[in-house]
Amino acid sequence: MPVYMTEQQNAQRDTEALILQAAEKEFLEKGYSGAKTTTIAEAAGVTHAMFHYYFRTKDKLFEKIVADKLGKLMEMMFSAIGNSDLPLKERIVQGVERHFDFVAANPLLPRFIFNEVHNRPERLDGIKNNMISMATSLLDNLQSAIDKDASINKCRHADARMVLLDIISLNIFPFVAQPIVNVLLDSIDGNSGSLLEMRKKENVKTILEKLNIE
Amino acid sequence: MPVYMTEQQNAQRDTEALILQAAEKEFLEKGYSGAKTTTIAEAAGVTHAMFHYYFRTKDKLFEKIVADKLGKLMEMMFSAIGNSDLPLKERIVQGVERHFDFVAANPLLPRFIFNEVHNRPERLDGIKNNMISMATSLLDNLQSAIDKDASINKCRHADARMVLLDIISLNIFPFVAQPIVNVLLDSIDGNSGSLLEMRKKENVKTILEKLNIE
DNA sequence: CTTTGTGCTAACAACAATGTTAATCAAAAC
DNA sequence: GTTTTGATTAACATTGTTGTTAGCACAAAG
Repeated sequence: MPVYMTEQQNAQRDTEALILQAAEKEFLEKGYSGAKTTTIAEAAGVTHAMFHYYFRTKDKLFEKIVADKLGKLMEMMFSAIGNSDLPLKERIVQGVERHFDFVAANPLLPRFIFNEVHNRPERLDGIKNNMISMATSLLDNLQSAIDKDASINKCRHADARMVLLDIISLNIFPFVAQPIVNVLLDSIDGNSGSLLEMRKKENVKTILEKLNIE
Repeated sequence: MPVYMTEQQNAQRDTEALILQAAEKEFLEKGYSGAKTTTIAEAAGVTHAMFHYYFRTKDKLFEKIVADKLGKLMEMMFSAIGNSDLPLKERIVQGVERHFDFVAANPLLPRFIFNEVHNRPERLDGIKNNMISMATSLLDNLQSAIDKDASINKCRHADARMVLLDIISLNIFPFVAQPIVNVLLDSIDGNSGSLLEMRKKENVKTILEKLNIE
C-alpha cells in the first residue's frame, strides 16, 4: 500500500467524497424516491456521469448509506441507557442527555430510518439479532439497577423497557416534528430556539419523576 | 340540485371516489415522490387517464389530500387535552387515551405530516394562526386546571405545554417507529401485538405520575 | 517520448412517469 | 330517433431520471 498517494488518487478521493457527502445529505433530506442523482451530482459540483462512475447506480449508493445509517440505529436507541458504573440517578441523567445530544447531532436520522424501514421492513433483518442481543443485555442490566434502587430507596419498580421507550419517544419527537412544534410553542411565548434545550431538561425531569428518584 | 342522481353521475362518483381512496392510501404510504399516478390508477382499477380526467394533475390531488390531512393535525395534537368538565385526573386519562386512539385509528398520519411539512414548511402557514389561537385557549384552560389542582391537592405545578408535548411524543412514537419497536420488544418476551395496548396504559400512567396525581 | 491507466466530459440511449387528445360508447335530453 | 353530454379508453407526446459510452486530458510508468 502506497505511503504517498498520486495526484489522481487524491482527486479521486476528493470527488468520491464530495459525491458521497452530497448524496448523504440529499438522501437524508428527501429519502430514496425524493432524491435525484442529478441533484446530488450538481450539489457535489460534478457531472452526473461521475455519480455512476464512482457508485454505479442510485440503488447501490443508497443501500450503502442506509446500511451506514442503520448502524447508527443502535446508538439512536441504546445510548439512552447510561453508564452502568454510575448511581441510578446519574445514570439516568447521563443516559437521557447523551441520547438527546446524539439525536440533536443527527436530527434527520430518525425520520430517515423510520421512513426507509417502513418502506422495506426487511432492512431490519440483517441487524435484528444484533439488536435483540444488545437490547437484552443492556435492558437486563438497567432493570436490575432499577430494582436494586427500588429496594434500597423509594425509587419506583419500573419496567426498564418502558423507561427506554419513554426516553427515546420524548427525545426524538421534537426533532421529527420540529416545524410543527416550533409553531406551537414559539408563538405562544417568544422562546424561539430555546425549545430544544428546554425540552432536554424537561425530559430528564420527566424520567426522574417517573422513577420517583430524589 | 337533483334528488336522484343519473347512472352516469353514480358511475362518476364511484370511480372518482375509488381513485381518491387509492390515492390517499398510496400518498400516505409513500409520500408525494414515492407515490406514482399509474400505481394509484391501477389500485383503483381504472386507466391512468381517468386519474387526470378527474383530478387534472398529481400535484392538485396531492395538495387536496395534504390539506385534508393537515386539517387533522389539530386533532393529532389537541385531542390530548381532555374535556375541561372532568376533574383533572379523569381529564388526563381521557385526554391521553382519546389521543392514543386517534393516532391508532390513523397510524400513517403522523409520518405523512412530518414528512410533507418538512418538505415544505410553508404548508403550515395556512393553518398557523388557527393552530396558535386554538393552542393558546386550550392550553390556558388546561394550565389553570393543573394550577388549581396543585393548590388544592398535592398535584405538581407542571407546564401544560410540556405535558401536552409529552403526551403527543409518547403516543405517536410507537406508530412512527412501529417495525423497530416491534423488533425491540416482541423478541424480548412474546408480547407481539399487545405492545400498543401496553403502551397506551403506560403512557397514561407516566403522565399521571408526572403530575403526581392520585 | 511513448504508452498506459484513470479521472473526467459530453453526448446519447432507455425508460419511467406525467399529462394530453382524438375517438368511442352509453345514457339522458329533446 | 336524433342529439348531446359526459365517462371511458387507447394511443400518443413530453419530460425527467437513470444509466451508458466513446473519447479527451493528463499524470505516471516504461
